[in-house]
Amino acid sequence: MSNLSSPRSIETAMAIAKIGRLERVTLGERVHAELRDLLIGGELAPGQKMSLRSVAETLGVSIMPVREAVARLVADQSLEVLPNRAVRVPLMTRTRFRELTTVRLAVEGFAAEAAARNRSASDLAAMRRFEEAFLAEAHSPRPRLARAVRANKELHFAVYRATGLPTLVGIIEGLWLKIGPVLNLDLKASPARLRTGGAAEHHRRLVAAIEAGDAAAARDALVGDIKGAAAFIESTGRLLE
Amino acid sequence: MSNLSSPRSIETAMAIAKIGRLERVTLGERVHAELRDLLIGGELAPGQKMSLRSVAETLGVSIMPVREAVARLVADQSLEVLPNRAVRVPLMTRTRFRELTTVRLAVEGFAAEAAARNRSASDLAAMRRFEEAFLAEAHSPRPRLARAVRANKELHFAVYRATGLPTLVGIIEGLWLKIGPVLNLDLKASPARLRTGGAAEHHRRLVAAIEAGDAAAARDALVGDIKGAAAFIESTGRLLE
DNA sequence: TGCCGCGATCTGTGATCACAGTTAGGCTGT
DNA sequence: ACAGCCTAACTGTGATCACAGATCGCGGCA
Repeated sequence: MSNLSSPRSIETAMAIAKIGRLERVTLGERVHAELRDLLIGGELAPGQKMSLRSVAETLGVSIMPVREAVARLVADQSLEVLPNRAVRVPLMTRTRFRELTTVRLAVEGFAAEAAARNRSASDLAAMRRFEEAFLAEAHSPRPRLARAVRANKELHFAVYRATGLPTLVGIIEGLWLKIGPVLNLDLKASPARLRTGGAAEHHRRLVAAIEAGDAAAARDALVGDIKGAAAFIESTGRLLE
Repeated sequence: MSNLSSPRSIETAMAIAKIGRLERVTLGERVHAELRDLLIGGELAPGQKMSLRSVAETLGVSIMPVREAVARLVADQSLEVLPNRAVRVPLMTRTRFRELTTVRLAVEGFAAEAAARNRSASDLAAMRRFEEAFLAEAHSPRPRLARAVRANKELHFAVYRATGLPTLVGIIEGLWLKIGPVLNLDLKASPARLRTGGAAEHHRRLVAAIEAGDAAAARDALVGDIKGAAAFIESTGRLLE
C-alpha cells in the first residue's frame, strides 16, 4: 500500500505518525495475550499441564517470550509451577472459588456503580452490541459456546471500561484470569445454563440501570449475575476439597 | 548440624520434611521482592531510571532474574520502559493519581469492612504492634522516616491480611506499588506531615473500629486516612499536568 | 572558539547453551 | 514371566551471546 521509505501524501505521513505512536509490543506481550485469552475463555481446563517448549513451538516463537509470559501468569497465580517443575492451570478448591467470588462481588460491583455514573453514549452502544451478540447465541437452537463466552466477557468489560478507571479494569482482568478456567469451562460443558441461567435477564437489568445512571441498580444486577453463575458452579460439585 | 543423607532422629526427619515443604523461591522472585520494597517504601522516585545490567550487578545476580522481575513490574505498570528502551519509575500525573486514589478508596475501603468482620485476636495484636511502632516515630523528636513508612505499610497490610482474602491483599499490593513512589517519597520529603497529618488519629479510629467489629466505622477511618494523604500530596503541587 | 557529525558504548529483547532435578520406559537379572 | 534398576529424555531456571536502536562525547572542520 504505502511506501514507508518515501512518503508521498499527507495520508501516508499521518499513517507513519500513527505507526510511530504504537507502543512497543514485545513478543512476550503477545504470548501473554494469547495465554490470557485461552484462560479467560475457559479453553484451558484446571489441571491442564503445559511446557514452555511446547507452547513456544506451537506459537512459533523461541522459549524466551514464553518464559516471560508464563512467569507473569505464575506470579499472579493464574498458572502455577509444581515442585516437579511442571506448569499447569491451578486446580480450584471450593474455598478459593468462594474467596475469588467475594472479591469479584466487591470489585466488579463497585465497577458497575462507577460505570452507571460515568458511561458515555458510545460505552452504552458497545454494551448493547455485546448484549445482543450474547442473546443471539443464548436463543440459538445450537449455540456456539465459544462465541457466547466471548460476548459475555466483552459485555462485562465494556461496562468496566466505562468506569474510566483503567487500573480497575486491569484488576478485574486478573480476577477473570483466575476464575475463567472454572467458570467458562463449565459453561461450555453445560450449554443449558445459557437459557436456564438468568444471565440474559441480569444483563438486561445491568445495561438498563447503567443507561438510567442508577448505580445501586447496576450493582444489584451485576451482583446477581455473579452470584447466579457462582451458585451454578457450586451446584455442579466439580470443585475440590 | 544434621546429616541429610542419613537421618538419625525424629527431629531430623521432621526438619527434612519442613525443608521439603519450602516452596521454590526463584532468584527472579527475590529480585522482584527487593524492587517491590524499594518502590512501596518510596526509595525510588518517579522518573528514576535504572538498567537491567546495573540492577543485576548491584544485587549480585545475572541479568536474567532481573529481566523477569522488571518484566513483571512493567506489565502491571509499576515500572515503564520508554521507547528509548530506558526503564524508569513512571511519572505521576494528577489524573492518574486521582484514578489510583479512587480505586484505593473502593478496594481498601472494602478490605477495612471485611477486616472488621473477620479479624482474629492475633490479627488485632499485629495491628496494635505496628500502630505503636508508627506512633513511636511520629512522636519522636527526630523520626526515622524509613521506619515510619514501613510501620505504616505493615499496619495497613495487617488490616488487609485480616480479611482472610489473599487475593485482595495481592490486589492492594499492586496499588501500593504504583502509588508508593509518590506517597512515601513525599512523606520523607516533608516529615512534618507525620505530626500534623491526621494519620495517627485515623489509625487509632481504624484499629478501634476493627476491634469493635464496626465495619462502617472501619471503612470511614481508612477512607479518611487515604483522603488525608491524597489531599496532602495534591497540595504539594508536585504532580504533573 | 563554536558547532556539527560520527563512532564507541549502553540499552532492552530474543536465541542459545548449560545444568540440576524429575520422570518414564526399557533392559537386565532372577 | 516379572520386578527392579538405570539410563535417556524432558522440565524450568540461570548464564551467556547476539543484535538493532538510541545516547552521548570527542574530534575535526569552519
